[in-house]
Amino acid sequence: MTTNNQKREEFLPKIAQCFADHGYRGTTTAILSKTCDVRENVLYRIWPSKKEMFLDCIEHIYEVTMTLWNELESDQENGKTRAELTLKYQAKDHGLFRYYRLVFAALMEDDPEIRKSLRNLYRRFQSFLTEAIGEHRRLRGISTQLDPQTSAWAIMGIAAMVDIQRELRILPTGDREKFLINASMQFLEG
Amino acid sequence: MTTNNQKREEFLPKIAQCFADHGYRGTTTAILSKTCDVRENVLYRIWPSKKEMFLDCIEHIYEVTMTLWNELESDQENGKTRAELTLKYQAKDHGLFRYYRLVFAALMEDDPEIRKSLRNLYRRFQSFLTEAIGEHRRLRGISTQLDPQTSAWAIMGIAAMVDIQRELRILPTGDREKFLINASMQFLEG
DNA sequence: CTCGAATGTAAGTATCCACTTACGATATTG
DNA sequence: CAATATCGTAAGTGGATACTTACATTCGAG
Repeated sequence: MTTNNQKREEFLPKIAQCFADHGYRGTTTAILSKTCDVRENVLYRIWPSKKEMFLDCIEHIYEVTMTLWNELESDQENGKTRAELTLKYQAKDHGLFRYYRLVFAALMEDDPEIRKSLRNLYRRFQSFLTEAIGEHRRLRGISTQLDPQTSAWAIMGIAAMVDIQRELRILPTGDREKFLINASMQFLEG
Repeated sequence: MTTNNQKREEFLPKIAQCFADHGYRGTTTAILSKTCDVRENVLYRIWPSKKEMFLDCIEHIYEVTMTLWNELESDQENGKTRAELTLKYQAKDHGLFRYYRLVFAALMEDDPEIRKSLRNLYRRFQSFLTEAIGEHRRLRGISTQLDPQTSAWAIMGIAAMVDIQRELRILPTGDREKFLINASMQFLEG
């Protein structure tokens, strides 16, 4: 049993990458097993179905993202707020994982469990951002009529737009970064 | 030949609806033919492949959207600008067609032609919005350091966020409408 | 009316895909 | 060592799915 958990941890990032690369339907169990370098039935001994693998991946990207964002916090350089650091980090076009593609893929599936999982993901990201925005304004002594919740949703929308731009290669990388920062600042500062 | 064009016009909205409902992969030729109430090979006499149907659909939603937005303009009520009317219209949760789902579906396909088509779609929407924002500011005598291009992208991002919220039933309908208007105003007025 | 093209209907095909079964090898436990 | 559970490999299976073929019917031009 414990070895199953080991394997799960080993395979999950690879599987998430597959889903991000090929979408939900486009990711075949053949691709998954090849990527994990095992036979398909080995995967099916860990997860009961492809859908369950996918659900686990959604949780996985939440954890990875949170880990990254929290590491940023300890990097506290010259008095930047957590909100600023997170934004700056997101603006950087590392785009290693393209996990947002996994989100887009999830959006297109009608399944209620996938829906629920994705809704949770969004809500948690939004909570985090709301918190960070509130903190930022408190530290900076900013007062505005724009509530942090609204600002958080707006910034998430802008970030989604940047993901789409990157996906479609619509603007040069540098311009996208500037856009994310400039547009988000409008909401951070109020 | 001309009858093929008639059929094309007749089928296209139905096919677009299917793609919006089930995504690209999820839309089977069986579903399409049933929806159009013909046999599959009839569709294949009009389009050479499912992909080509999809590409036509992307163009279709552009035309439909533009038609709607342009009709709004002639409705000029009490001195509202085109930008305001369009925003107000988009905020209304008619969501009849859910055409944005077609966009999400397209985003997940790796195909270069689909990519290109989608990129064009976004660019044209953005041009339209940029124009409308410029006009709005001119009419209202607003001057701001936020250029209309950036503002247009940001508003599109906010609109995408609203689509996602609606898709995931994250906020009550009214709150989403208010969010779209409030957040967008931040960019319209600068 | 006649001939050829377009149309409608039905059946098929090759391929793919999620998931399963069979089975021998290996590790674990008592 | 013996009994048992876990493991890896290989081969399948039933059902979809995009696209095709065959063929009878209708229609329009000359």
